[in-house]
Amino acid sequence: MEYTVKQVASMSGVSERTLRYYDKIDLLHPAHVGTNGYRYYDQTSLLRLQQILFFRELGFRLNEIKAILDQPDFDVLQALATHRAALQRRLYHLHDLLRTIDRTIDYLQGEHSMKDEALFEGFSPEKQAEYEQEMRDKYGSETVDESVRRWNNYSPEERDTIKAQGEAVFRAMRDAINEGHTSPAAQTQVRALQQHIGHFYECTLEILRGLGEVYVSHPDFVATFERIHPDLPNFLHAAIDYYCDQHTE
Amino acid sequence: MEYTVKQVASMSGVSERTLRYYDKIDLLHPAHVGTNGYRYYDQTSLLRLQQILFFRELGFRLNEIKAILDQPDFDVLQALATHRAALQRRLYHLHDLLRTIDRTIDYLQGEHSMKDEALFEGFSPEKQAEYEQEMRDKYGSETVDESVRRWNNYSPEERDTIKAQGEAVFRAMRDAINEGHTSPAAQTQVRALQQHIGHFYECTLEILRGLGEVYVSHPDFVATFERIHPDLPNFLHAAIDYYCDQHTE
DNA sequence: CTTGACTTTGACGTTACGTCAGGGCGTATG
DNA sequence: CATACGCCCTGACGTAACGTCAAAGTCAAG
Repeated sequence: MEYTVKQVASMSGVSERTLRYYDKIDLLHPAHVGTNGYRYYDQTSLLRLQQILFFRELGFRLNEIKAILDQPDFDVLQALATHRAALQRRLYHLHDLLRTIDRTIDYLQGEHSMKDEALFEGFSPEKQAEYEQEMRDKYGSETVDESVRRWNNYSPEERDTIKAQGEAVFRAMRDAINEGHTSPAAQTQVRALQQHIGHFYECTLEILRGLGEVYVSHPDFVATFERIHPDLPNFLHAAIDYYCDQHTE
Repeated sequence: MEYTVKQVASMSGVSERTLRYYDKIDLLHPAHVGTNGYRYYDQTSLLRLQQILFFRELGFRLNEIKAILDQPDFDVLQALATHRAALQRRLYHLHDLLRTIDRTIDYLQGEHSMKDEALFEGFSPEKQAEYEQEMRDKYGSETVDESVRRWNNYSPEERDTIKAQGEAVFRAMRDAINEGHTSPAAQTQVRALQQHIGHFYECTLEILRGLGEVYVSHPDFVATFERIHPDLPNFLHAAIDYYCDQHTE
């Protein structure tokens, strides 16, 4: 099946001008061009267009997108998985914005005070990373020592039990993933996680929240959890955040 | 408390250049300017900046934002509520994108076929409106006649019962709103809604889905449901969509 | 064979900034 | 007191990703 510019435009939602522009900058060529000069697109070009739109949605520039798509070892399936994770992150990011709205409304109605900085929570992505860095500095190194100390205090049998418990938690988490991060199943597992961590160091809500941040920012954690399930890092982050919110207010 | 450009920039995530630009185009003036020419922002200007960022996030152009914010009867609280609803819509929109990714992955792995058009579900907002229009044309006028005919066939007592049933459904929906649109409570109510509508005309899944679209696009419905709860239109849409997905595959 | 919808290629305009250059302000330090 | 250093200012030009015409060729239907 072949499509003209107009058809592709109406199908994908981009303008005809955009398609011609993408052709000109060598980002997306039609499958072939007729002797009359008309552009004809096939399914392969449509899939490429879909990729372009995903990257664009995620804020990439067109030349970056071109560079990525033109890599000889570019893997569509892997790219889609990455898009999925990124969009998932944006989803939680949207939740932050919604919370910021609610808190601003409450604040304007005089129900509580609010730091000026909190007016912008959920907007900037760079600030996000900054915040995560802070968290790691704050709760990372201090607690590592403590955790090693505690771990060494357990007997080998206890250690096995604890390890099994930890694995059970993350398996249960994975199973709860499509019930939503606010689901009772997920929340129960967050509590279990907090108890589990208690074996290593005192896990306050504040620390727990910090851990949630680390789980999506620290590559090691991300890699580990993604092997269990591609969305697990984001899911854990969201579930923990929600849990902490519930138990704070 | 007063802030300089740099402070506001780091706080809000926008660049210093952007702040100066917003000043120049009269979108956001600092609270006052020192004799040295320095810009100083206070909380009022921060709140205005927050508004600007919300509108910008939603795709408004700066001159449009200026026009809106400069309306003498502009109501911050109402605006925040509107932002909330719009962001909620975007949230469901993101879910569409995630679904499109999953379906594309499955398709590429040869697990099922896929219409070319389905590659782009969730991308364009204009197409969304187009689709909704189509839906209304398709299921709107045809079924209106039918519905009137059926309604007239009921006795006054029956009509009261049916009306009460309808109200009960939407009240229950409102109560289920924070349990998520996939929650059993919400899904039960979608089924109840389908049965309720059955009093007027045969409510197939296809029609039900069409109704879900109408609930967020037709101003009358939106207004009615928003009076019950500001998020109800979007919530209904999402819950119905999810319900139909579950019962289709 | 004409009409009207569709296509093409330029060329210029626009939005929302980024990125310098060139120069003042402010305060901590030698 | 000078000077260094970071922050502030104002132009001015550059850029990305198109939008918006204009002028002209193409194609299917009536």
